[in-house]
Order: sequence, then structure tokens, then C-alpha cells
Amino acid sequence: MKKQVTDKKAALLQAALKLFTERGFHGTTSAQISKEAGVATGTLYHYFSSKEDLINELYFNAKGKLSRSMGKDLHTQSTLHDKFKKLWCNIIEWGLDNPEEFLFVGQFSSSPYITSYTQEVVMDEYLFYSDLVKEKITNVDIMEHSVNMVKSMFYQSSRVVVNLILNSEPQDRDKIIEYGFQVVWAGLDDL
Amino acid sequence: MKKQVTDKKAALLQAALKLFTERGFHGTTSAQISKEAGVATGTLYHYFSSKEDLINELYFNAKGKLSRSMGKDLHTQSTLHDKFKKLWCNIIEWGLDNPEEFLFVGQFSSSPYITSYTQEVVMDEYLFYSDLVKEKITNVDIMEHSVNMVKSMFYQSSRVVVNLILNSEPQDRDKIIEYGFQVVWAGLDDL
DNA sequence: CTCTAAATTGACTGATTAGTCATTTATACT
DNA sequence: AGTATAAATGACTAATCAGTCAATTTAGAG
Repeated sequence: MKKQVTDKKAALLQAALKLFTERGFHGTTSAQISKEAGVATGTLYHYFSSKEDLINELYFNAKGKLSRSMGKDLHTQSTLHDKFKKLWCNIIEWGLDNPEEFLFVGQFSSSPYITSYTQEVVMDEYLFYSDLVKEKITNVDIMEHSVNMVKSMFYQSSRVVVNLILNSEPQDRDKIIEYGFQVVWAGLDDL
Repeated sequence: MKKQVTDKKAALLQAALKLFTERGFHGTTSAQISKEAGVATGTLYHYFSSKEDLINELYFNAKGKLSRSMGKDLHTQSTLHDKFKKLWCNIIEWGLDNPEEFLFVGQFSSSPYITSYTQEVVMDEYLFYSDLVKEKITNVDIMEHSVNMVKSMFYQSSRVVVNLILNSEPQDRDKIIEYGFQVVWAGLDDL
């Protein structure tokens, strides 16, 4: 019986993921989600107390997966350069493997439907990212701001690359990833 | 009587701008827009044929204003470095002066409510930007991709800076802008 | 002041929505 | 097999929505 539960709940999450990124939160009806998931409308409200509850669980899951993918094998790299390169490739690889989730987190990370509680819980999983950037930043003048700036720029740049690759010929993939990292890393060097 | 016309239409556009960025397209009702603008619901449909028509005009206006601000006084700069610096400051200055419009274009630039026609018309005003980036890029290997990548990264980085400044103490403003440009320009140098 | 046409109004409507609930079905345990 | 509990259903509802329209106001021209 446990299998069924997971099946339908997972189907609802996947359907909502697709529709939310395509049509937005209010642009997606609970009937559409249920239909896409192949379940009755009532089933949605068996697993989630509301549409907002659904999108929060979706966001929580996606952000968790992203952070785990980002941090993968970072410790096996010896230099800071190699750690950032690994981080860069980890983000992009996950984005290309999970384009809908990647788009989703980008689209809803600062949306009013995600509760501040969800945001806070999720944030803790990215502390290693802040630490890594802090190691790289030597500017103590506006430390707090520069860390946040670099974190955002690095991540946003990876989003640019993922979107570029998703809209380009597959053979250019590795060149784009490599070139993108050169640009970003050069920006971080000697600062 | 012309004054009235402009007044109410402008009020509707401004109200919609605020509400769309706050609550999204479907999350904003035409009644809310009318109320915020201080007009009757019917008036909205006197100036716009639909909610979609309204958001398209809003997008067209904002993108036009942004492109004009971006290109301001670029020709007075002699070196490529100074042109990019001017471009950088132009974007950020406009973003800080018009935070709602800046947020709006970022949020709706790839949304399904903006017609492809609107997108195309607006695009032509950014050709100078592509040309400027092309001047800087020496990598002929993946020229097409690298130009688009750098364009997006530069613009996204400016968005990061604007958001950072909007959420920080005003005295740090100029330092953040300057530091941000150093990061971005260093990334473009020697590529 | 009068006439005309555009601007403005807000009550109204048909359609759609999030969420409910009484009922049925599937499952696990003994 | 029998029983208890959780899963699943879909018709239903109260609320809300985008857009309409007949009536009213406003403004400019002669």
C-alpha cells in the first residue's frame, strides 16, 4: 500500500512542477494538476492541505536536491579553483538533467507563495556555498555584500549557461560550460 | 480632456506594474488594478482590449525605457572599458530609479503572457548592446554563444547588484556598484 | 447654450476556481 | 474471511474572475 501512496503523491508533484513552470502558480488550476497526474481532484487535497502547501513541498524538494548536487565531491578537489570548477559543473549538470526543477527554483525563489519558513529551512543547506565564496573573497571593505554578490553572480551565471545550452546544439555543450567558467572564474580572480 | 485620458491610462499602467510584480499576472485581478488606479473596472477595458494587452503595453514601455537609459551617453566614452562601465552604471542607475519596472522586465521577459510580436519589436532596440559585446569578444570558436552568454551574464549581474543595493544601507551603494563592475569586467578581460 | 462624441461608470453575467465531503475502493493485519 | 483504516473518487458549492454594456458624465466645437 505504501507504493501507491508514493506513486500518486509523486505524480502530483511532478505534474505541478511542469505546470507551475509553464503557466505560473495562479495560472495552474488544481484540476489541471490532478488531470496531468492522472488522479482525481480530491486526491490532491489528501496529500496536500492546499495549493500553497504543494508548491512549498515542491520548492523544498527541488532546493534540497540542488544543494546536494552542488556539494557533491567538492571535498575531493584540492585547490579553490578546482572546487569552484567542480561546483560550476555540478550546478550545470544538475540543471541540464533536471531542467524543469532548475527553472522552477529560479522562477519561484522570490515568489510570495513560498513561505519564509520554507525559505529559512532550505537556506541552511547552502552554508557550505557561502563558506566557499568567503574563502575566495579578500575584499574586507564590503565583505558581507561582496560575498552575497559573488554567490548570486556565480549562480545566476550558471543559470545563463544552462538556458543557453538548452537552446543550442548539443555538440557545443562542453565548450559553453568551459567558456562560461573561464569568464566567471576570471571575474573572481585577484579580487 | 486629453489630460484626463493620459491620467487614467497612466494610472492603470502604474497600478498594474505594481500589482503584477507583487502578485503575478494571474494573481492580479482586473478589479484590483482598477481599484489601485482609482478608476472603474470598465475603464480598464476602454484603454486595453484585455489584461494581456495591458501587460504587453507595460512590457513594451518598460523595455523601451530601459534600452534608452542603457544607451545614454555611451558614445561620449572613448575606450571599450569606459563604454562598458557607462553601460553598467546606466543599467543600475535606471534599476534603482525604477525598481518596479526593473523587477517587472526581469520577471516577465520570458513569460507566456508577453506575445512574441512584442518581444520581437522590443528586441531591435538592443542591437547596440549586441554590437558592443561583439567588439569585446575575441573568441571566434563559439562566437554566437559567447556573445549571448556575455550579454546575459552582464545584464544578470547588474540585476544582482540592483537587488543587493535595494536591500542594503544606502551608504554602501557606490562601493557595491564599483566592486560589481570590477568583478564583471575582470571576467570579460582577456577573453 | 447646444450638440456630439468620447470618457467613465459599476452592476451584472457566464465561466471558472479552490477546496469539500459523502461514498467507494484498496490494503494490511489477525 | 472479517474488520479497521487509509487511499481515492468526482460531483458539488461558495466564491471569484474577466470582460460587457446600458446609462451617465464630461469636454470641446460651433
